[in-house]
Amino acid sequence: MDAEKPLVDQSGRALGPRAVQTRERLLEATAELLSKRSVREIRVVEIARKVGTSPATFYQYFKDVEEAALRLAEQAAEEMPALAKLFDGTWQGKKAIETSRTIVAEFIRHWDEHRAVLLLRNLEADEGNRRFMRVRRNALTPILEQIAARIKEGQAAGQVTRDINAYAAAAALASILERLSAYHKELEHFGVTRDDLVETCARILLQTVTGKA
Amino acid sequence: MDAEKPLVDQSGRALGPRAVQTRERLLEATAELLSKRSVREIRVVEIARKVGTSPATFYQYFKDVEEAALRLAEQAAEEMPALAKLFDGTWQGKKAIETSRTIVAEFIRHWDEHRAVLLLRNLEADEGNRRFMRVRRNALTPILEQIAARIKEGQAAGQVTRDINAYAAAAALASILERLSAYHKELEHFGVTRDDLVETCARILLQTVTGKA
DNA sequence: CAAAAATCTGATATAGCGTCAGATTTCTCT
DNA sequence: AGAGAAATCTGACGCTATATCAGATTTTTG
Repeated sequence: MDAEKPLVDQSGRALGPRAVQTRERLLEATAELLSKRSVREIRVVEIARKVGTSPATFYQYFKDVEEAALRLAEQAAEEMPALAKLFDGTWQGKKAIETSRTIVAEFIRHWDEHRAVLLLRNLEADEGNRRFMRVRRNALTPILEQIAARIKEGQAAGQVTRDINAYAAAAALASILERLSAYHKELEHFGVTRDDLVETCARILLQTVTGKA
Repeated sequence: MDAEKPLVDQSGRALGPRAVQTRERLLEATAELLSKRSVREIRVVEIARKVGTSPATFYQYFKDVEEAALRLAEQAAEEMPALAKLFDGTWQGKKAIETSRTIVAEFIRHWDEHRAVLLLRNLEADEGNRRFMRVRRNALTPILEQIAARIKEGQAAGQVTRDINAYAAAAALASILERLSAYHKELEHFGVTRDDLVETCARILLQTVTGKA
């Protein structure tokens, strides 16, 4: 399924086992720092120190911190196809809300796990950075396709109005999913718990996708 | 209505007219650069050069580029109360969809105008930067309150399910609104026009707020 | 185990940040 | 108008982090 992509250093040479491991540890350290502070505040020296190596080593594998972040975003994206599969569950009758809930909960879990990297990915993508746009598109396309497919089914069955565009609605729903984990702390100001959030989102998803109240 | 807040420089002294003008030009230059490249890539020297002054002058008025961005976010937030007022339009009968459409269109316009600054504001807020969190909360609260109020009306009238939490739903809808302009270019890949987007969002907003299909 | 390949790092030039003392401009008062 | 005061601006500089490269160190190979 996935061909072994050969990792290379900055000069294009393939990496041996030791190098692969060093690179991986640099990525882990970067992820950890990214979840603590903003990219701008991350010093390459610090990443290196965390791994017990020198800045020069970092530059052997990555052009800059941004490139390391890009690789992390690619790793996170690998979880998406599994997540998209959840849409294959039933959308008929009482079980439909459970399908919807599972998807929402899984999506939030994915975000909680990769929060810092995904936020950065989206910022860069929104700012027009092509490489991050590509990663985001690759990550979201399976989800968008699935939502859009369900909406089209709903429209074909006459349950969902044809005034909405399936892809636009899919993007809107994906936006909700993407932004929820980021908001959930602020929402506590309004007395909204995480469960409220999951349930509410699940209802909006279900309603928009199937037309059911 | 709004008391004149006295502007001050880094050492706390009030600004005279010349200084106010210089500060304003520095802010404009910052906004312009922010819309061209990422914060990380903005050099203070460059902002200064654009205004025909020196870096030291910039530091007279702002602690760093982030602070200038914060001030820009505060300026953008001043548009929100007017936007929130749009929710006072009718939500009864056929006109309801027009109210919804107007809100969505205005929100997107606001984002198109302040895109770079708002994206940065959200990234910083998501990363836990208190000052940006405050600005975002101040900006969004009027909108959230309005949406939540409509939903509660819908629930009281028995049109909207009580399984959803009004504030969570409001936040979800605000997320859609906030993220749409950022997406609209990528959505063209899927053949979604801006009008599709406005219409689809307006429908989701209407449906969630009033329970109407 | 010596030579070759792979990997790592000390040293460094380069560049932007942020500060401050003092220069320049504008204002005030007679 | 013009001297002194206040406001505003800037040149110069010390500091920190980036990013590179030649060469040192470690691992692999035959």
